[in-house]
Parts: sequence; C-alpha cells; structure tokens
Amino acid sequence: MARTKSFDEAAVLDQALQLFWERGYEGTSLADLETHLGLGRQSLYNSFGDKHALFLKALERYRRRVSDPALAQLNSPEAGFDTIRQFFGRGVQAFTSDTRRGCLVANTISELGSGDGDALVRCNHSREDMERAFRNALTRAKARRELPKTLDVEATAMLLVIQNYGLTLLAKAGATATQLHAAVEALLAGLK
Amino acid sequence: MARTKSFDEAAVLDQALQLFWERGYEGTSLADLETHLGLGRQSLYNSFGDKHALFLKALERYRRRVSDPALAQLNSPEAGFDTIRQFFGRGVQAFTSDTRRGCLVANTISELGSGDGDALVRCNHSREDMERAFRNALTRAKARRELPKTLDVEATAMLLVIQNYGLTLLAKAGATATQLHAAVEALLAGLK
DNA sequence: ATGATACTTGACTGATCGGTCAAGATGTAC
DNA sequence: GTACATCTTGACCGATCAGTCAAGTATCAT
Repeated sequence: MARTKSFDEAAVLDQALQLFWERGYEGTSLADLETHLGLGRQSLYNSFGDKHALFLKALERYRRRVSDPALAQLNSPEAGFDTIRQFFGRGVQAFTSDTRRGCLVANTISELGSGDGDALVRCNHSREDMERAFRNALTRAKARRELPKTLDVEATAMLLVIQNYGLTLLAKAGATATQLHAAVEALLAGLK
Repeated sequence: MARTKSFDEAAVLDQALQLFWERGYEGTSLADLETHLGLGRQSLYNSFGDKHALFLKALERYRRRVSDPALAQLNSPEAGFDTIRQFFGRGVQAFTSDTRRGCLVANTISELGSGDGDALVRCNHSREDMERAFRNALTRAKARRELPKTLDVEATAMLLVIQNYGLTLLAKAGATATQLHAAVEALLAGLK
C-alpha cells in the first residue's frame, strides 16, 4: 500500500559502481551520483543509505559481477597453467583499455586502506577469492605436471595476486599492453 | 633589504612530504599543512606556490631523499642477485611497518593517475629510475652467472617494478611481512 | 473513491575546501 | 635611524561537500 519505486535498484547500483570505479570513493560526489544515476538525493538515501553504505554495496556488487566471472575459469577443475596465462592476458587487456580505471578492489585498498575497515574487509574477501582461485589453478597445473612438484602453491598464489594488482598500477602509470604482457611472460616462465 | 624567513624551507618540505605520503594529495588539507608545518597559509603560498605546486615539490623531494638512496645499491657496479633480494627485503619491512603508508609514487599513480599530468610525469621518472636500477642489477647478475643467460632483462626489470608496487598494495591490505617475504622468494626462485 | 504509505523533488544546513586580501611585524640596506 | 621589501597573521571569500527536512506526488489496499 505505497508508491512503487520508479527505477531498478540493481541497474542504479551498477551505475554507482561504474562511477566509484572510475573516480574513487572521495572523488565521487553525491551530485555526481544524482546526475549519472538520474535519481534525486533522497531516493538514494531511501534505497541505499548514505554514501558509504552505497559504496560498500557497490564493492559487493563488483565482487559478484566483475571478480567472480573473471575468476570462474581459474576456479574450474579444468584450470591449469594456460588458464593462468589467459587470466593475465585478459587482465592486461582490461587494465590498458580506454579509461585505465584499474581494479576497484586495488583502487579502494590504495585510497582508503586501513582507514575504512568495512571497505577493507570486503576488499580482502575479494583478494582471498583471487588467491583461492590461483591456488586451485596452480594445484591442478602441478597435478597434470605442467608445473614442478616443488612449487610452493601458497607463496606463488600470493605472488600472482601481487602481480595482478601491480599490473593495474603500471597500467594507470601508462605502461603499454605489450610491456605488461612481456612482464607477465617473464613471470610465468619462472614458474616452470 | 627585506625580512628573512623564520623557517627552513627544506625541513618544512620534508614535513609536507610526510603528510602527503600518509594522507595522499586530496586527503591533505591546507589546514593540515598549516598545523603540522607550523606555518601560516600565506607563508606556504609565498614559499611554494599553491597546494599542487607544493605537492610536486614533495614528489621531487621523495625521489631524491627516499627513492634514490633505496636504489643506490641496485645501481652499484657490485649489484647482483643478492642485492635484489636485499632490496625487496627492506621494501617488505618498510611497507609493513607501523603506518603502512606504502610508496608515495605508487599512492600518487593510484590516486591521481592520468588526471594529473604533472604528477604522473614525475611518478614515471621515479618508475624509470627503479626500472633502470633493476636492469643494472639483473645485467650484472647475469654477467657473473647468478642468473641464466636466457633471462630477458628488459621484461624482468618491469616484472620487478610491478612486484614492488604490488607489494605496497598488499601491505596496505594487511598482508604480513612473512607472507610478502614468501611471495618475494617465490619470485626470486623463478628467475634462476 | 479514499486513506495510508512510501517515493520524489528541491531547497536548505553547517562544515570544510583551496585560495585571497589587507594590515601588521620584522629584518636588511643605506 | 630610516625607509623599504618581504614575511607573517588572521580574517575572509565563493564553491563544494555530505546529509537533512518538508512539502508534494503517486501507488497500493481496502
């Protein structure tokens, strides 16, 4: 017995995600959100709470809509060495395309760090997702003898996470896809 | 024939560097600078220009006072594989100590990116410094047969830069020194 | 149709932002 | 000693920030 919302919450949240991804948390003002989401301010507050709550929802949506699909192949039982190479190939392509907005998780860790515990917890969930995916792919690759038995899966998974986040930063600094691809190949060559 | 400054410009610039390093460019307000530098606003403007000009000076000071010393050993003719290991060892220690403020260059690339051309140019100078230092150490290490002749110095130098910046990010996310150290060892093991 | 409930709109708030202005203080050169 | 150039101090500016409030509007249940 009340008026219905005139917009799709999920679609609006996607728009908010895009803004936060490109401009960061502090760099995105409520005026920006109103404009690009086509919503009044009070509607935002009614639906999502304050700016910080909206940002946390955007972080969670990023995990589900961006990270999860990107990690799907690494998490598959068919994953192996080539899956890892393909993952980084797609990453380099994404990080060096048009806006160079990087990865929302990496951006958020850098911008807010330990100053925003709620955001950091969510970032670390995403980070652990990636680490777990790498561990799966590395373990499978070892099992099928694509990688040496001596390889330290735990440390190498962390190494690959570091590499992924480092790639986003170098892309922001203006490195070319060719340069980043070469660095990835140098890394992968070392695993064998 | 005029009044003399009542403060040491270099010392004040060091203080500004510390603030920008810990809080970022946008996160540091003029009020913060006044407080921690013990200077009036107009004195800041007289000596350094506006906030952006002060930030650029801080970036340049970081390069000379923080980056250069850190890279000195890598640039030495005596540099080799162990020098690289020591570099990362000190890095991990610095990145995981107390404030976890990371590296000013990495922070700036992440915060401002291509949105601030002046800052990005200076960040890339620092990035090239590091890449050059790694190239030197890698080349020397190859010459003394600590690394295989087949190693791609160019790509590997970029790889090490990526890892260094990635380490700062993972440290900000809360990774322990032990975890990061293990990842570094996994990386170094792959070079051999 | 009507009433209750929720959504929408836009003006408004106090705080803070970077930057400026004008007046007063101080040291140097003569 | 005096005059002048610079430094210092603190009030001030318009703009923008996140968040709030109140009035108007639309939809659902009855």
